[in-house]
Amino acid sequence: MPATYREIKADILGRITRGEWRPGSAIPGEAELAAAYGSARATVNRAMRELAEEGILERRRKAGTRVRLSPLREARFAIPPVREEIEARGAAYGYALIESAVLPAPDWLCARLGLPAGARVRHVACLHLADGAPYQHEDRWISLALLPQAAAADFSASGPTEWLIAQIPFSEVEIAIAAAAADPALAARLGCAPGEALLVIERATRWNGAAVTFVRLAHRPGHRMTTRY
Amino acid sequence: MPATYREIKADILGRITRGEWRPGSAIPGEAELAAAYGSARATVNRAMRELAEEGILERRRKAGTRVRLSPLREARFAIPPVREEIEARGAAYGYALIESAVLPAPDWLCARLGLPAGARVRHVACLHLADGAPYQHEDRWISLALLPQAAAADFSASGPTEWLIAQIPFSEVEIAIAAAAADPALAARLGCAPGEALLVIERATRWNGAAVTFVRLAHRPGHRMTTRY
DNA sequence: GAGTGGTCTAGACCACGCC
DNA sequence: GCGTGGTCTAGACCACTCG
Repeated sequence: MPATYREIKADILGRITRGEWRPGSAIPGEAELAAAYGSARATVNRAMRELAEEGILERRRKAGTRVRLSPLREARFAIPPVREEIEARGAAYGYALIESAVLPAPDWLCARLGLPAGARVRHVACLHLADGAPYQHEDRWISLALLPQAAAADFSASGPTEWLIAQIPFSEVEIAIAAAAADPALAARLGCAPGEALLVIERATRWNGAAVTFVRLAHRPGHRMTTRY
Repeated sequence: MPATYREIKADILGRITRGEWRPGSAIPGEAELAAAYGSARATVNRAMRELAEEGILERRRKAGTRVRLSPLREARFAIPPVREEIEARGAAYGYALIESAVLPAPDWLCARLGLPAGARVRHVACLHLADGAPYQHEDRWISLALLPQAAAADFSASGPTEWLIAQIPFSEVEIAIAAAAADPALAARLGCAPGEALLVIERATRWNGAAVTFVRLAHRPGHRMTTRY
């Protein structure tokens, strides 16, 4: 009887699925299960810990472990670079720069990122294409206070995202997903009708608490983000 | 020097943030780091394993550990029961049943869930309210093949979600997020203008491979899903 | 106060994959 | 082949929290 932590995980999950251990009820403690599986407590611990991270179990010291009542589970969406996303669909990636300028940050951006009024930013609007058709519109704002070299960066051949990855090693990110109607300018760029519903992802990136960049990614109509669990 | 796995994690992250260990480059092996931190290899292993799960590091046997080039990171969105979501915003939860019927599954539903043509389903349309105002519209379909008791369930006082949680202990879920324009009927229910862009979440739930339920959740205009990492 | 999970250690064996 | 990560063990101490 090998009893790896994966097997123990699967077994626990099986008992829950089969209804042997019902939502809300307590399940045996680590020590007891370790004895039952004939394994070390650390092994059972890893199995149960991962199930708790996945939202299946709920653990509290002294109180023990129970099956979660409402599966407080979370959906995980991979947010790969657009290029990879497009190529993963078997389409050819294309890129087109639309607008590029250095200017004072608009008020809404200052509010969103906590920038001082009048802070200078690099603004870039560009389009990511799949087999030549518009796939995603990128509206990018980069703080020149933190990344002065962004003023001179050349975004005519490739997008700001790839450039940014090379500049900032690691960062804190805040993501929002919403639906928005296409305004006339955006509709023209994406090749859709004005007012069409678009899936929009906004991402604010900070580095050591200071705002680095903000991006608004608008997808072509009908775009879906999917995941399983 | 305690050197817990959290401290080691933070230290490794710090070295990456500070640029000491650059994206794409290899970092020392577990044994070497364990010696440097004065801790056991298992402790360093946990720190590095979690960083790899979070998409910061990339690990391969024999090849060693490197800092990921493009942070292949994923956004995690909590999908709590609507009631909790509304109450977490400090609003009073309200519920209203709109439609309820037992009928043969429409073609699109059969295709989506892999149901046989003409399979009977329970359909429920209802509204979740925050402080009396429409917050989310729920369009729910339940397979009577798997849950015959759904035909008689009473959804006049509380929604199908809570009822379902008690019926299905654990399940596989497929989630999709998209933007859609409000059709006239939906607009009337949500109290918005027809054609407005809505954030829509669709969830198909299976149990041992068989389709149990499908739900389409349409949020009031302006709704955002947010997360950090 | 006492029980349960959270974590660490020291040692070991193994499997995967570069070379 | 052989080095690196992946995992398991047996034992220990600790911290949180429930009763």
